[in-house]
Amino acid sequence: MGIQGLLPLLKSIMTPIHAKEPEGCAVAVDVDTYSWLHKGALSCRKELCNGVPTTRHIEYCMHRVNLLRHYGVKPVLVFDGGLLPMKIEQENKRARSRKENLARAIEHESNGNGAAAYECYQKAVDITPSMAHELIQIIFKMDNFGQGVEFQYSKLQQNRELSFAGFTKQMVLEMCILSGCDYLQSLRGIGLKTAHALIKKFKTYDKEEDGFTQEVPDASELMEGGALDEVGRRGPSLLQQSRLPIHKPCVSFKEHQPKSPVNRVDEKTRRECKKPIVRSSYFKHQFLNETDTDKEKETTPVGSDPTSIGETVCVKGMIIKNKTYADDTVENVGVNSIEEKTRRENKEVM
DNA sequence: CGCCGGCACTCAT
DNA sequence: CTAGTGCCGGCG
Repeated sequence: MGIQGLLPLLKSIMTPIHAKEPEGCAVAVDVDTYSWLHKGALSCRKELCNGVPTTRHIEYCMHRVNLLRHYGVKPVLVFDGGLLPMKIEQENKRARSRKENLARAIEHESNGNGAAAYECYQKAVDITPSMAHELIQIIFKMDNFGQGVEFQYSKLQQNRELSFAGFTKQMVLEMCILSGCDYLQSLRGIGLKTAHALIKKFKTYDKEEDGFTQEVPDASELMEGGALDEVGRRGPSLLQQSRLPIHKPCVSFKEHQPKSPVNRVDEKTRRECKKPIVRSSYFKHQFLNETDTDKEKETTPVGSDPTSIGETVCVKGMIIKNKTYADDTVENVGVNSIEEKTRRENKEVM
């Protein structure tokens, strides 16, 4: 989940980029793996729903991973989706919906309506952690195409759609949060534009509070729920930072924030983050974010990661996964410093 | 008119 | 039912 409407407002600083472009810098790309799995699952939805063995969706993801690796880009696959108390209800609804759609699909099929059944199958597909696991086993492939979009936090000041002059990362983060995020109820009538204006004026969320006393509270609750994450973007530099030394385990990025409120504690949030990284022999050069990666990140912050804990995976050739708990992770790796900070900040915000 | 929010569509094959 | 985009209606 991202921040709705954010990308269009950053359009002026988003630039096309190809995986092979980075002229020379180590690259690391964050990808929302579940999103890939979902897309890949479209090609084998029926099989997945009926328990028929298939690896098409896994191959789809590997294809992309290998493509990036081919160009020397290290994809960091993030498996978001840990259990979050606040998300449980949502998850239950989805589970119910999937079940209903599966039943519907079967019925359509028995009635000879293959097309309708196919549609329902799509809605019944459940991307499970085990699939993520499968992806990690690997499999190999290779390919082409690697067009994406690059976002550099450093360009934020040059953004034309919306001025970020005087904005700190924290402010950007708070702006996103104010505008609403997934799994949380949004503040009525507050979209990105309004949130931007408010942050610009008050500099921080709290002061906003003043203005919107009532609303704010809600927001805070939301946040606590957990969800937000960092917005840290990574500029090139950042990227480099992280990267994982090759064999080392990676860091996870998303660790989750310390415990904030109650939720986190119990949560078992384990989200799995994994990042397979590819380390190809080649990567060398700068980072680039692929596709909206960055954006996603930004966006992501809010919605998903919050909880994350990271399990990290690294890869040598490909992967391994380990899970680590956030705290450790974070500390272990220096990598995410930025991100961490942001997260922390988030917490604070909350 | 600007902004917000809901809805439909795409996705892969 | 993931995230993103585009369109449309409502509201101030």
